[in-house]
Amino acid sequence: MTTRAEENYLKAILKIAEREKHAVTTNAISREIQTTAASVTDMLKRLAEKELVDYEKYRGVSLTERGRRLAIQLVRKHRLWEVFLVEHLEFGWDEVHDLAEELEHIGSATLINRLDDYLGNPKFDPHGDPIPNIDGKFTLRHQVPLAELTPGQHAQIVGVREHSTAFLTHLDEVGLVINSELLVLETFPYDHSLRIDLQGRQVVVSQKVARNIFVKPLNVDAHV
Amino acid sequence: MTTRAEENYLKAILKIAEREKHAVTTNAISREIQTTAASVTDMLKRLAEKELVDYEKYRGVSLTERGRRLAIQLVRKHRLWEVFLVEHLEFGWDEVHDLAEELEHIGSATLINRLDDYLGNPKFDPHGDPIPNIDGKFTLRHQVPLAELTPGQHAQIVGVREHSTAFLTHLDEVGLVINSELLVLETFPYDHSLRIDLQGRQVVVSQKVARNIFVKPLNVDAHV
DNA sequence: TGATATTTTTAGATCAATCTAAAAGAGATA
DNA sequence: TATCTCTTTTAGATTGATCTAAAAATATCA
Repeated sequence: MTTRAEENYLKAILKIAEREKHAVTTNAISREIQTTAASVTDMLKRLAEKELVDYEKYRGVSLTERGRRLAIQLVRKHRLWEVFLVEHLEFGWDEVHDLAEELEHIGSATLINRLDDYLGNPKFDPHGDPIPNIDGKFTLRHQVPLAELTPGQHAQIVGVREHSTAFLTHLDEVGLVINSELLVLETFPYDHSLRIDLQGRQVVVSQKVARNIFVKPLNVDAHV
Repeated sequence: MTTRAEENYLKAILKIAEREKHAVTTNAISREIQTTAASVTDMLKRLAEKELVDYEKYRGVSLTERGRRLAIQLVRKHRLWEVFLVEHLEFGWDEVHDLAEELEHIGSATLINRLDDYLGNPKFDPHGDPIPNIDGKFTLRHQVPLAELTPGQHAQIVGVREHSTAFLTHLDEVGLVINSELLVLETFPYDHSLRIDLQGRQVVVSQKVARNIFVKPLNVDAHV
């Protein structure tokens, strides 16, 4: 069995490993989990003991196959609960993270697989992040940052890079929500902002926001 | 904030207090929670410190108003999750206890109130136990043990006294499930068993089973 | 390369929750 | 009332998870 704390470390290690090429360092984990480096070292020893990570003093850490499977199952649980909270209990996409963080530790494979079926085996969570299936496989999808589009391109919003409440509520306010379609009208070289048509309304999007939104380009010509 | 362990003690104290008239003893709690008397004493001191219980050495313990409110909210959460698991995720009434035991510790008033609405504000859980409403009030209901009925009486099964998996799966096998209606045909003084008509089928029910099933007598004459 | 800065680990404490074994208190009864 | 039994509490240890402060290892760069 794994404890809640151990699970949180595994998830953190997976998250860091996904975004960085080099080995996962003690300090990176302490930043991610908001704890001291000393606590991380302690925990890494325990996780190595349980063969959930490969760890060598001063050399950083990586997940073992078992550790990786466990971490991915946690991600699966987290994202499925988020879908439930948003689709059935009417929570906003900006409100579900902390709750899912608690729910993900409930340990029953049956529960999560029934929940998956109940929700219709969704492939993406409310933020557009892929949900691993029962075997830990993620659905890949062609996506690019909104910031990379050029005038004339049509696209559909499919995800976000940032997950902070501040960012998500801002997107809600502006109407830049998952699944909405847009057309890039103009890009301003001066500050790299974009003017877009968002389902009939014209909106200006700053570079900061555009970099944190993922879109799927739509080939409009195909309809002609 | 209360920890998981503290919450489990509060629930145990409430449960014991409900079924016994005298003060809740250390030993009764240690039996209920499957722990040692020494651990219970320790925890009671901590709970008294937090003013969740009134505790005097060697004198037993009782919940304070705050402790009681907290314990009842836990019961509310537990039973609502059971409804969710049975009605939406297709779990059997004999399979949901342990899962609900974990889910009940997830602390968000909003979550549980949304869940309550989502489920249609049920008044009873899958075992027929009343679900406290948002203010902690239970819905009372006229119910008697099946063992107390006499020949000729019609009744509907509304609850169970025992919650063990063994008992519940036995009831499933025999068809003695919540909401089914029955008519007492005969009682056998020798072993206090009953012969009943259960929706067309004749079934003999032992005293042991009949004492652990709650029914609501139906006034059949009212239909004439 | 060697001094300095940064990262990581160790040493030693603390806290919650638990245990066993021993001591103390309460209740029952001869 | 004195004694025996059962219950409850205390004393002392252990485990997981965390901390701070100090020591050790590694990285940087003049």
